[in-house]
Amino acid sequence: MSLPPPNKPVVTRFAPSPTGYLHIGGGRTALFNWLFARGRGGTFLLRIEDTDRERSTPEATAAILRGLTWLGLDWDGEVVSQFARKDRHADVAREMLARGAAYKCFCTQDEIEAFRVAAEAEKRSTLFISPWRDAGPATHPGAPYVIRMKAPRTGQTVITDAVQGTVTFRNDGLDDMICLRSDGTPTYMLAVVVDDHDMGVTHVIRGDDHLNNAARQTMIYQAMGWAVPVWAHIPLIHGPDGKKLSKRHGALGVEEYQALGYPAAGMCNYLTRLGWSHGDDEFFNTDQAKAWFDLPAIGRAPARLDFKKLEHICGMHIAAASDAALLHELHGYLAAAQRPALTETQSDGLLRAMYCLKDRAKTFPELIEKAHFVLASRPIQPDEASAKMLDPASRGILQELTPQLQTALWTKESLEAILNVTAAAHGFGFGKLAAPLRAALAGRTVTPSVYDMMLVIGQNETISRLKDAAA
RNA sequence: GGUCCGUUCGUCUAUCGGUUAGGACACCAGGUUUUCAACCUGGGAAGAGGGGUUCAACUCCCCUACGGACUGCCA
Repeated sequence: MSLPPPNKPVVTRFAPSPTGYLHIGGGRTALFNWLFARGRGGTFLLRIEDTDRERSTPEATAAILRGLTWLGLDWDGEVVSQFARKDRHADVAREMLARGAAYKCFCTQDEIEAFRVAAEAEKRSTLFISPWRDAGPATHPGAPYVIRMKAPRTGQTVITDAVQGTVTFRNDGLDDMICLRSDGTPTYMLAVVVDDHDMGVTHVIRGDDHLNNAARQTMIYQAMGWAVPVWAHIPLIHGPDGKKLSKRHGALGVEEYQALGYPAAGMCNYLTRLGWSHGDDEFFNTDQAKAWFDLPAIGRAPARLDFKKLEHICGMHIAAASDAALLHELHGYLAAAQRPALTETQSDGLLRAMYCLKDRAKTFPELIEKAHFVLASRPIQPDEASAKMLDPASRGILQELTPQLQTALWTKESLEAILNVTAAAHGFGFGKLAAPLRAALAGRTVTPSVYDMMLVIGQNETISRLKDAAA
């Protein structure tokens, strides 16, 4: 059922409303749509649902685009503005009127509200049935009206969902939804259907908060004689406590995750695997995800965000990425986190050190912390913990080491030999020697191995730093 | 209230009637070690509850409990 008809290419879309940042759940929805389309040589479209003029802002649209771009989700063609298509929506509403599939309702919002309050007080169904449903045109007053769908009152509407299976709704539980507001603008319910149809969308993959809407939207498709797309309602993401994701859970916007220093590939991997599975595969790249992704393998229960696992996956992606790609993404992270940009010298150093940095960091802040030895310049300012390693005795040893290093062959083997001999000469293990060395070289206690640091910064710089620390 | 959806280790999940219910993250213990990370070995840890159907149920059906969504001239 998730398979499109033969010869019909897949068309998916992501249709956020521009009222804020790109929510992490929205990012995942976009990712699923993108994966499904891209994995099948299909088309992935982007539509901004900006019909709510009060809440829609261009800033929000820009933020959504940035979030998608960061995740690497590229869309085909121009971004569609739903608002710009309002005339088309109104045309369809009138077409429904002409077909007898809709009717004009002259009830005011106050009247409807009064009905609802009364119904609730009497514990009756709050389902509003307009008295204008079967009224003839002759009785119509010259007053503002909305156009309501004339939904079937009997029988049932069945939707076939690629994730949820077959879901049946009794028609008498569905009201006559408003399609066109009294000001002539379309409601969401009408606009999505018209746009999805006009854009040729074959698969609607969206949050399962829309599952109920699918039934009513199906009615519009049927009223217009249009082919109903394949539905795929995916469960929403929850916070670690199982509750709906909200501010108190921390980062909500996709861009916040970038600012936190998670690599995009790791983010995509984690988000894809959250609520979807392909056997025991946990770690995969985008190409694999595109090849493997399919609708039936999406879980039906909401999944909780697990930052520990996100970090683990991200660590593996950092380790697997190329040095150049990592440096490039690091620049993006620094900008997103509003941290100072790297100088050219720092970038060069980082690139040379990347080999010993990338397999020991799970996030970019962590990587930068460990890269301090190559980012900082002399004199190295030791932090509190590493300053403790530079007691007088240790400084003496560093001093004694300097002449040996001056004549040393600058390879790991040779350095290893020198340091081991020195440590042994003082009657202690290499670890005892590494601590002050690390402090002198990096001014930090968390760094790559001392050999890697010496190799990366070179002989002259190493000796200078040791002298600085010994002084 | 009504309609609809969901429920396997702490978490993400595998299983699609027959398995000692598997993997990953996390956790615990041990090992390795030059800090952090990584790595190696081992360990504890699950089918919400109750009824059916069946030779056999985590898997199919029903009920209950719990969680969630929707119930706007928001999207």
